[in-house]
Amino acid sequence: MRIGELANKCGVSTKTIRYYESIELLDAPERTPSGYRDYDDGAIERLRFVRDAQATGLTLAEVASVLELKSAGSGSCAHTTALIEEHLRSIDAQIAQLTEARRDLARLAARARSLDPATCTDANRCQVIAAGRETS
Amino acid sequence: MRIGELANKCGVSTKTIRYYESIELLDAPERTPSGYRDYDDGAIERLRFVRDAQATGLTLAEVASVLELKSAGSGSCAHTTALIEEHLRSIDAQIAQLTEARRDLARLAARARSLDPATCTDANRCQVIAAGRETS
DNA sequence: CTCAACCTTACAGCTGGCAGAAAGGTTTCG
DNA sequence: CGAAACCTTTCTGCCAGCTGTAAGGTTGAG
Repeated sequence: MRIGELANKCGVSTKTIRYYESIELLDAPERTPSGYRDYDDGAIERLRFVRDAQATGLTLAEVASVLELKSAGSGSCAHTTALIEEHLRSIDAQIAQLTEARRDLARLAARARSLDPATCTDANRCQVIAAGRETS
Repeated sequence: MRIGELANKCGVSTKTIRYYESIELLDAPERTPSGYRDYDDGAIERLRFVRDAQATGLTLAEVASVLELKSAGSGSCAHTTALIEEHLRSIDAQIAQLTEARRDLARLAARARSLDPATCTDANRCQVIAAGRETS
């Protein structure tokens, strides 16, 4: 199977596949006599694994570390599980941060609606922003 | 005032100030005879505005668009308000997306804990990830 | 035989927000 | 007068995850 077919089957671009190979996320496949990449069916599994793992929010580096350990034979789901739980904490942190930003911003928006735009004339001092600074 | 003093007063690096000037977020200041940037007090206000606006989560490009409109004379807080509200929606979308990812990931983590690592032997098919795919 | 569709490599560029370093000129304090 | 601290410009690199482009070679159908 050539790269285009693999790409279609997995819903990625050929560029993405070459990129994954370049960062050693996918093994370099056999080549045809003319130099084309020639994949076997295992490549479909592996590429889908990568996309699924990525879809759960793991970075490509994290996916690579899972695959590396697994191919070394020492891998178990424990490593994957640890990564997932770490990522879970990371997501919680991101949500908390966004929620906080959202709260600040909502307060700002509420104040903005209550201000008279006509009184906002100084190019360097917008009441909306300044108000946010004072109340923070 | 030279660049270092301005940087100190606003809590940014001199690099950041030059960067802001390069992307036209700050006006190019006067120069001393020897070529040093020479800022007036208005620059402090403006730079602080930029940092405050950025702290609310606006990108530098958004901050620039607010400043541009304001300096054109047509600016009012309405533009800032619109940006803030748009950004608020963007944050909501991000939170929703993260929450969804978190839910998927948590389900995955729960299943991972219930699996026997010893049964996970195929390098290209991790039960944890595969389980996530099947249940999604 | 021709033409399109496919494939190859390698390099550049994109987002955002700077930081690091080179190689020099200026100012200020003691 | 000398050293330290400041300043200048320009170029490069960083994070992730690709995408675009150039300049060619290969394959398969009509």
